[in-house]
Amino acid sequence: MLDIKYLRSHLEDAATQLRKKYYELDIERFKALDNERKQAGVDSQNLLAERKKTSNKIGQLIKDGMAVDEAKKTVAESLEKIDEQHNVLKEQAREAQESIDEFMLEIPNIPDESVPEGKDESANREVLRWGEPRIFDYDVLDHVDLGLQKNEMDFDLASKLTGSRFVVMRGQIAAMHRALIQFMLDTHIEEHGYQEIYVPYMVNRDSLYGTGQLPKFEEDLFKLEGEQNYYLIPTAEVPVTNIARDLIVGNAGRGLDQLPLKFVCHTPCFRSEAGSYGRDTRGMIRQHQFEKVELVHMVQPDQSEQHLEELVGHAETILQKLELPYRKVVLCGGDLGFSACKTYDLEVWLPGQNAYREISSCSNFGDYQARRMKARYRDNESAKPAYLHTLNGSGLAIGRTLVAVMESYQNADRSITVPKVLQPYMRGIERIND
RNA sequence: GGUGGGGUGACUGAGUGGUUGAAAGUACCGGUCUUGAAAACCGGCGAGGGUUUACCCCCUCCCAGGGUUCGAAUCCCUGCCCCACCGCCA
Repeated sequence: MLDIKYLRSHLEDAATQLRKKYYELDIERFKALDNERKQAGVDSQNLLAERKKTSNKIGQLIKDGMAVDEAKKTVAESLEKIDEQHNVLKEQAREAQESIDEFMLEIPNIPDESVPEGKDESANREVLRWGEPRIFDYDVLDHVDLGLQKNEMDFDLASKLTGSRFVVMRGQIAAMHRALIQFMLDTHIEEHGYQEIYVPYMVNRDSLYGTGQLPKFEEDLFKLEGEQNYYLIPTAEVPVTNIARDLIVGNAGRGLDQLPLKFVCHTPCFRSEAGSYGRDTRGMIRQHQFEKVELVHMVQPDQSEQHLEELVGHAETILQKLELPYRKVVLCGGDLGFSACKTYDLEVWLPGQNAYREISSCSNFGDYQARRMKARYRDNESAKPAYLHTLNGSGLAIGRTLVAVMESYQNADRSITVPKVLQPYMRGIERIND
């Protein structure tokens, strides 16, 4: 959520900046809603103040020795009148507040100055290319055909068990999939200083409002039946970031003593993929369920820019250790997510598609999520609570990493070499699909 | 599922109808002392919103939502969550 005070004083400016995201801020509507809220609020408050004074008078009179009934009588009439008016105004104020709250929740975050202009992914700016896509002197298979060699990757079976966009993996493919998770976790914990954390895979609505999935993107989520209104998490970002919801970080007893906080968390992710019919229907690229190792930072506002660079660097380390060629792009305004102010995507080279495909998305959210979820820290200078900044990124998406490894490390005999760094996680096996 | 006990400020924890946004301690901030630090002592210190250049002032908030009352952190109802014990399941 944006700062309403900022919006009031920089309306035009905000509207201009939001246009970069192809969001048209309704200035007139905002002004109208804000005025309404202000007027109704002030009126209702003034009446309340009057009421309080009147009511306290009774207490004073009783203390001074007047009989209770008599004291009541002295103000009964005026109280009744006040109540009558107040009931109306209170309702007005409540409605006005609600309207502007709803309005505010649907305004996306303002993009960072460094975000390039542009409507869609074609305008994303490449900032780095790492590694050389391997040249093959034979026909490459994509991961689906490679997985088929020993029936260790089975989409038809998954479709029988559940439906489309799921996979069943067995044997060495499943082992490599699991090895990737362990490898990434260990790297981030041991080399990048992350705290490992395990969280629920279902969350309530408050959490989804906090990180910005709700109210606008409900259709992307799997909702559970039942009284609780629980949803399957679309990413670990939701439970992990919401750890700080309604908190002033710095309290003792929850292990959240000081910033920055850096969490690494492996979870499955569940996405309905509504609106992606026909896209990536083949293979493991776009599934309803996939594993991800997620990195989450919570930092002081003045450090978030630097932390974004650090975070994306941690994700890159994984690709480099796996020796997978990738490129790094800055998303343009139009491609930027709802809550983000700046995002780097890492795109890994997939020989089976002859293209770079997204494998990690690392974003700085500024105080946008923090304001929505009231996640604060105590500022040393002012000793006042202030909104912290949140960041997160995939480090990495497991399914897509498996795809990249299989395709890039394939051999002419259809076997797949196990990357050096993964071998310790696979009992030293050097080759699968043999 | 059953029974009982709870949810108060960053934390611990008092407070059962009257000007209490809330004792005390801890933490934090400022100061005295000190070569420096610690300790000790003194002072300050909840959050959000409105108005204001600012100060002042006003409103809201003691889990949430209703209710009783002139007046509620305090009484009543409902819900959520936590703790303990029992049962059941894993």
